[in-house]
Amino acid sequence: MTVTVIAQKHGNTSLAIAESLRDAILRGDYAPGERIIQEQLSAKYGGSRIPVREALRTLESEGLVRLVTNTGAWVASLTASECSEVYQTRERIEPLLLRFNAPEITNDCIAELEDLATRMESAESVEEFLDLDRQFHLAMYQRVPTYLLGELGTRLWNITQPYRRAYTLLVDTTNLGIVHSEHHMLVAALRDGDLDLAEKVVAMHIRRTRLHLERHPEVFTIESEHTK
Amino acid sequence: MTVTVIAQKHGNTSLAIAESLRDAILRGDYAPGERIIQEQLSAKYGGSRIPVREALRTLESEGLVRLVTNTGAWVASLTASECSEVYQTRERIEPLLLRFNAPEITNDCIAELEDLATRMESAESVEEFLDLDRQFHLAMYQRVPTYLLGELGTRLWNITQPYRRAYTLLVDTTNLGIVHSEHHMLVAALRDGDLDLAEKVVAMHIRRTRLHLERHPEVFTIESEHTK
DNA sequence: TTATGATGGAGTGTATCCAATCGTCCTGCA
DNA sequence: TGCAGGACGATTGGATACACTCCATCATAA
Repeated sequence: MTVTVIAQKHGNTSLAIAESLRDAILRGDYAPGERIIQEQLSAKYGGSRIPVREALRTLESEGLVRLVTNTGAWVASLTASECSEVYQTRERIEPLLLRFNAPEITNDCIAELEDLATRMESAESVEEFLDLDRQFHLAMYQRVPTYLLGELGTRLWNITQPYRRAYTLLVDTTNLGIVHSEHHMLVAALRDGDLDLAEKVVAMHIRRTRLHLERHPEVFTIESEHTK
Repeated sequence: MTVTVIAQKHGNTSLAIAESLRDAILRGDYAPGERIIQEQLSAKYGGSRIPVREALRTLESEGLVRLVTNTGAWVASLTASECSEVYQTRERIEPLLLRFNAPEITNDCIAELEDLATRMESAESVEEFLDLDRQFHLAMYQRVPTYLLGELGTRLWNITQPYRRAYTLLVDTTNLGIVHSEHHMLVAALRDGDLDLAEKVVAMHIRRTRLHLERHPEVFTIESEHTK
């Protein structure tokens, strides 16, 4: 294992570890249900276990890690119904988030969204597709700094990332016709300045994805064997 | 200061501290913007700073505490517009939470809600009113264990607690006529099994409260002088 | 007076060490 | 063979000690 010294200044270590570990989980370096051992992480980052423990607390309350007292930490995993709940929550939250950001979604931004939607259509790998999809969302939702709504949207998005990946692998990136249509519909609604329609398209997009996921329970069996 | 030893078993300290501190903040023992000093807490609970720090991390991601690296921790405080954002989020979340819980809102539960709504009308102090109001919400929203929706609802509720208190003090508990009507309307909708209506009443209730709060910016000046 | 820089203390961040806990594995017994 | 109980090891939880950062204060000079 390579040692990746992360802390530059006194006082940033737990933050840096949290960020790095979050990225690793989102990248899929850790499978849902996989055990996390504090000492391994502290060795990896060249520090002590203290900042690791704080980072784990942070990620726990983001829903990416599950902590059990005196026992250990695991990468969070969702059942099908838990995932459905997260999607239903997103269905209510993201339209509002879009509404907050709407005033700052300029023509430049809309052009960028259009570009991303188009590039997604010709994505050559699942990872590329997922990356563009994430960029598309961020480009819409991070225009305006919010107190908690933006972060909440990101958290909900992150929690479901492994299953989004599994689902995309399942259906193949070239077979996402409706998804691409929805993206373009959304861009069109924004261009028309029809915010009500844009909200509805977002909700519809999330809702349809949820219903698809619910028809593929096999996506939720990707857990590691150490789930406990 | 009285020392309150909290930890019974090895491994529960940070959890217990988080709970105790959360309650204290919600009770109003700490004002928004008030500085929290790790050493004082660890002395109060008779432990070291380590579990205190983990508790603070937990409360930070619940939005009750703000941490600044190398500098310190403060009880979170909201501006008027941040509070408005939280209420707008609640307006979208709570109807969904109600929908999840609806199947378990039995006749017994409805009777309890009715009772709480009635007792609220004759509450003799702000604290009694706030307590009954909280019970009313919990009785509706904690019928069914959810993965994150219930906790999310509680978090949003908690974040706005100091301002709910300030507002209630402002208008006087006997002058909350519309609030009481809304509570009874909600109970009636639940009794009729009209879930769509119940959702709308909840949203309306939250929306109206938000608009009222927005007309009373003086509620948001209760911060401590050490806000920084 | 005001801006600038040095200094000290208060308080936070991290490493190290030890204690407590849990799960596993092994043994013994039915 | 199957199960109960105990010992061990791996790992987590917490206390102490020290390093570092920030900020308020004060002195100095323009």
